[in-house]
Amino acid sequence: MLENTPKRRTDTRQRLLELAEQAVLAKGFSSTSIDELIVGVGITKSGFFYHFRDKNDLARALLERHIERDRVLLDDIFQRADELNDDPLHGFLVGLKLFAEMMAALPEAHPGCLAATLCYQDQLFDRTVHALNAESVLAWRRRFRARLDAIAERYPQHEPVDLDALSDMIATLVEGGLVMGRALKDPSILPKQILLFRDFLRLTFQP
Amino acid sequence: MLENTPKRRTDTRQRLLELAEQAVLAKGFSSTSIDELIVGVGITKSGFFYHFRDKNDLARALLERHIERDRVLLDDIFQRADELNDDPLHGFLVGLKLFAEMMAALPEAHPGCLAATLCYQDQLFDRTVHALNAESVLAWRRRFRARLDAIAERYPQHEPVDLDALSDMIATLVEGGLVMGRALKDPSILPKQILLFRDFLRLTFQP
DNA sequence: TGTACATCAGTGAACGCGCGTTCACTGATGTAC
DNA sequence: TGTACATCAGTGAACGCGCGTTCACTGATGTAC
Repeated sequence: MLENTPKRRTDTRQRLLELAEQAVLAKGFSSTSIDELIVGVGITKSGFFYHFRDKNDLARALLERHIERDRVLLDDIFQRADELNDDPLHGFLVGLKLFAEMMAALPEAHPGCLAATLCYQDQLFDRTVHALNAESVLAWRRRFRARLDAIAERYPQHEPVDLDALSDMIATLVEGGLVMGRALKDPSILPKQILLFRDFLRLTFQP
Repeated sequence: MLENTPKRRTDTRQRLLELAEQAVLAKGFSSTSIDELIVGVGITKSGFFYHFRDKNDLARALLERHIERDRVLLDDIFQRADELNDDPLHGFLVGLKLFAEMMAALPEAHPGCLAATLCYQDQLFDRTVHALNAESVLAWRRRFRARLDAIAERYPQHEPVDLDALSDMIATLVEGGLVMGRALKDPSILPKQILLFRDFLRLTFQP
């Protein structure tokens, strides 16, 4: 039995967050009203303010949840890839393949990146939200940079590459790919871009 | 003297669009109020509705202007690059370099892509806006695809590449790069990604 | 050149609805003794 | 086991402001004859 778990928890807060995420991805944060959320989960407006101090607090909670999910998901994928492979380059290539497959398998489930939406409405939020957003991008950079360092050690590249920029390319393609996929209503764009990045990596590090 | 130019045009409409674009990029469309726009240009609310039928009409006009500007800008850059070079690959590489330099030179002027913002609030707009958005992405794809075809004809690649996906990679990196640049408040990310794409292109087509 | 009319680029007042937020209160569940 | 109190997860009513939109009207400029 777990300790320090508060009692009498309902799942209302989680349902609010779930509904809010869908709405924010579809319409943006400011056109997502508290009213529609409470109707969706079946509580009153004051009930919402029991769970969140104000609307900015909802944004922060949404972003925290989003970041944590992303982290768990990426950890899982690349750890699985590592178990299949000893070599850092081959492990990363396998991981990217798994990543692309997962993106392709989620037809509607991952229609956008919450960080990007909030990013494009950043004047609405306070410092803590901006800081969270920046930190999450840096976490992606560190994650992939560590792998690229290990690869570069074993496979000296002929032409020197900016490894930070190369790390950022993954997040960049994901964010951009989601935008493109939305604009064209074609979810296959993002996985294709990931696989192109994979090709790029192979060309860069393999002789 | 031009014919068919309507008389007595003021620049009020243009100033509304300019102000609206800045506001939309900072806060999103729905938190950009008509009030703040009319205060900014110094007219009354009814004056706004003389220029635009409703708020959706403003979105459409914003997007049309944005797309046209992008088109002119890209035409200009890649035509200049072509004049300097006969070979399609070298011409494209030069164009990408110019493109990256231009992105780096605009420190604050190009803080985001309007298409991406609207994309992330798409439930607010009607069909015509969605169609415009999709068409603009396809225009980018066609533009670069034509160049890649010319390159592929002269430089047969060892491994076959999906040329549509490769064309889309530019728009993807631009959209993603703008998101990343915003999140980290670092405008150098986008030009670096463009230059990485340039390296990728060289590796792909040069033996 | 003068006059009648049309169009342009707005004004001013009013509309009703929805929004985020506050505040005093409540019934059910958990905890200490 | 019973009782007193605390906390949890909300309710219900009210608030005031800002929002997009409509409608009748207007003065300045352009055009036809």
